[in-house]
Amino acid sequence: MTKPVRVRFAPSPTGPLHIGGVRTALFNYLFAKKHKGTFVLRIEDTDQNRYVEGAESYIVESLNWCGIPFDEGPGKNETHGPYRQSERKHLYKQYADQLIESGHAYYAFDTAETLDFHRKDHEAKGKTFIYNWHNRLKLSNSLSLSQEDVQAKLDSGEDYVVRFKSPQDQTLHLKDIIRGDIKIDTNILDDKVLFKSDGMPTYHLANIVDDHLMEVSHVIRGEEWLPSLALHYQLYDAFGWETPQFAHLPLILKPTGKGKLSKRDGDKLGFPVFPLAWQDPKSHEISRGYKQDGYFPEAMVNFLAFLGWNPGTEQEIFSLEELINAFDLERVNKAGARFDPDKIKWFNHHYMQLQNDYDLAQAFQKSRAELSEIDTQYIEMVVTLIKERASFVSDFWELSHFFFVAPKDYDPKALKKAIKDDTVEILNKTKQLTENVEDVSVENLQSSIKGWIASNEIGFGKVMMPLRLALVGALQGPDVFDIMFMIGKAESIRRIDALIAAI
RNA sequence: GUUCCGUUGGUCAAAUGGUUAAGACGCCACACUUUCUAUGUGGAAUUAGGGGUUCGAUUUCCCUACGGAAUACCA
Repeated sequence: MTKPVRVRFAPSPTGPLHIGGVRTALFNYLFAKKHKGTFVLRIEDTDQNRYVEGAESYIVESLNWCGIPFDEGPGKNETHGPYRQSERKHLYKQYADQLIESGHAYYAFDTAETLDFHRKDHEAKGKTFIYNWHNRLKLSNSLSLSQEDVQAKLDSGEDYVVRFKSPQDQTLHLKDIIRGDIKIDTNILDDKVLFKSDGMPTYHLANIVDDHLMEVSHVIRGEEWLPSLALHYQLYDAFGWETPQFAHLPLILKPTGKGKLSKRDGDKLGFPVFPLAWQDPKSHEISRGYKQDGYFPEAMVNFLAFLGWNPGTEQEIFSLEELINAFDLERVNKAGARFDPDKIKWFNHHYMQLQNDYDLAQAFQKSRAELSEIDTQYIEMVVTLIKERASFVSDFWELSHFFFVAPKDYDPKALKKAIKDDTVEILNKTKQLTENVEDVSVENLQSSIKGWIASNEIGFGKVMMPLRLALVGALQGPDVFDIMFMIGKAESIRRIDALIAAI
């Protein structure tokens, strides 16, 4: 571990970055920062058919919003670039050739139809078709054909792929930081395509070449890559390159049921699975995003960090800085983690309390047309009073509308609970007491009304509940005197009158 | 089907040969208070099943079950 730490996040731009991808990026980022290393972004766009317009900039914007920007990547500190595999296309052919020369790979001419036929045929017999040592000599490739035939095919421009020649009867010892040692029998491995007939490398080749050229020290990626690890190890060996260290992260699972988290789960249970909202360029379908749904990036990062990792202490609230300090790949779990929408909401509630009230007030004001004419300072004071109950800015209106608009009707249950025979009498007295307050402040309103209650030995609830009902329209909200002070004496009296009239 | 990875309360999870098996979310109850979706206190709830090793197993080993991933000229 004397080499500088360099890690990469290597998404393929086939759509918006999903929450699992964000978690992978986050762990890469934390590991890089912890070891004063470099976090590289590489775009794996070797499949031209699946390229989606705008996906790359979406990925960049998402990382930035989360506060985990890359150090090196497209358009940024390009010391090991280019960072799009499509722009590195010219690099890969020579490495494929190198493997053919060294006998680690070979040309294969089988058509997609032929292979498809074999697969279907095997499947029908309950077997699996594997292109490797046990049948490669029966197929069309440079191991089964004569040298002349091969050359003729190549010269005539026939389509070919380059396949890795997987060895027979070997046991591979793989190492994973999270999972420990893994043993693999090479006989079950297939001769994976390294180089496609369209002139592009497959993921496997491009990945190894780029990780080597970009001097990646640690490959931290999702568990779905674990089955490819054997191939990747062999590729490093074949090239004679030093193998980086690997860590395969557990998957993020659906909140209920089985399987990997998917967009559909979010739609069904009402939470986003993408950091930012995304509109599909073709279908124009819009997917909601954490940002637009009112989540704070700190909350999302904190939550995501705890999906598959924990510090082993009781601390759960972590700033990014603290996460960097505490993070350790050795403490990453092996088992997949279920996504819990309630928990991320709880984190958001926590981070809400840490936000600046004026900023929140501005966001609140922008979100409601009713507030456009109201002084932002007033809104800020309201926010201060109600935010402890809120998880999202979108909760604010429900919690605070009575600071801006008089109640139009009264909650029937609350009416039943608060209104007694003597309520009108008490409300009239409360109104009078309010009128009598000269210098309107929370303290003066309070001492006036509470003093009267105390000296007359009336039940608190008998006075306070109707008063609250008059002001709010329901039995909710912050301190009654805070509300009275905020809306003012005149408005308070108007609302008391309105309730008296309604009884 | 095959290969690999995994399995501690409903969920996230700590502990790794010896503890009453932490803590958090959620749930329930109670308290506080003028109300509450807040806060506080408390409660219910876990080692997948079977076998082996051991004085002792959540921890090690084996089997079974279950779950996941991979099995493409996709990444």
